[in-house]
Amino acid sequence: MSASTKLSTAVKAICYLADSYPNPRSSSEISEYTGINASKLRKILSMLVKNNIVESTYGPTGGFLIKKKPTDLDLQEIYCAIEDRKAFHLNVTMANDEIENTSAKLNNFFLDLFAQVQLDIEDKMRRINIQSILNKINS
Amino acid sequence: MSASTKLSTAVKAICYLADSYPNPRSSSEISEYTGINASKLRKILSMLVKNNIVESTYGPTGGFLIKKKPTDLDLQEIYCAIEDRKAFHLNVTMANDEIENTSAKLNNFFLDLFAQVQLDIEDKMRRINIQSILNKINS
DNA sequence: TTATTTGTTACACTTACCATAACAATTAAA
DNA sequence: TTTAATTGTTATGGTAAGTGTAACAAATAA
Repeated sequence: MSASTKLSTAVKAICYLADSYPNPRSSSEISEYTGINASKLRKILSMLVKNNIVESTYGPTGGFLIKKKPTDLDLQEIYCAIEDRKAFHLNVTMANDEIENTSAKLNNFFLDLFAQVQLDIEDKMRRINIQSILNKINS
Repeated sequence: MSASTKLSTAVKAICYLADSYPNPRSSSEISEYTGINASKLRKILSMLVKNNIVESTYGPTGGFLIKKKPTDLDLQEIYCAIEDRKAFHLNVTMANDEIENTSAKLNNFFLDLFAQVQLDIEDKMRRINIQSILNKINS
C-alpha cells in the first residue's frame, strides 16, 4: 500500500470518526461508509491508536473514537503515524563500490534533492488540519 | 522502474555524455562507467533521443551524443522525456459509484493536494540544469 | 457464558519490478 | 558485398511488492 493511499485511507476514516463523535464506530461500519476493506482499516487504525490519534474499545458497543480535536490534528502527524519510511517512494540507484566516484556523487546529489522534496511535502501537510478538510468536504 | 530512479539514471548517462562530448559513447561504455545495465540504459536513452535531448548513430563508431547544451537542459525536461505519468506515485483510492459522496469529495481533495505537490516538484526540477550538476560533481 | 470487536498474522493471488537476454534494423568499415 | 558493431524493441525468468481476504487470539460488554 503506497504512502499516499494509506494517508487518504486514514483521513477518510478519521473524518468519519470526527463526524460520528462521540459515538464509536466499528471497523465494519467504517468499511461500509468508506468502501475500504475492514481488515485493512483495522491495520491502519491500530497505528493511529498507538499514536494517540484515535482510541479503541473492545467488545460489543466497542469500536474506534477520535481522540484529538480536528483543529489540533494535521496531515503530517497522521502521515508520521502510519508511515515508517520517510520518503514518497523517492529512490536512487545505489552505486556499489566499484563504480566511479562521479556516479556516487550524483547519487548523493539526488538523495539530497529528494530529501528536500520530502521536507517540502511534510511542510505542506503540516499546514492542513482535519478541521479544514471537514469544512471543505461539508461545504 | 520508479520515476526517481529513471531520472537519476538518465542524468548519470547525460553527465557522462556531456563530459565525453563530442565523442559518441555506446551503451556498453556508459554501462561500464555508470554500473547500470546496458539494455536498461538503451531503453531510457531512446526516450531521450525521441525528445531531442540526445542523438544516436547506428553501427560501429556509433553511440549516443548529447544534443542540447548543459546550460539549456534542466531536470524537468529530462523528467518529462522519460516519464509518461505525471505523478511521483501519488495515488488515491478511487471510490466506486456506491460509496458515499463525502468519500468522493475526499478523493478529489487528495488528488488536488498531490497535483499541487507534483507542480512543486516540477518547479524545483525546472530550476536545476545539467551544467549546475556538472559543476557540483566536478568540484 | 456468549457474542462482538480489536489487533495481528497468514495466505493465495495478482501485479509490478528488475536484470538480462535476444534479435531485427541500421550502418560504418574492411 | 560482406562483416561486425550498434541502436531500439520485445521477450523472459525470477524476485519482490501489493491486494484483498480470511482466520484467530485477546479483550470486553451484555
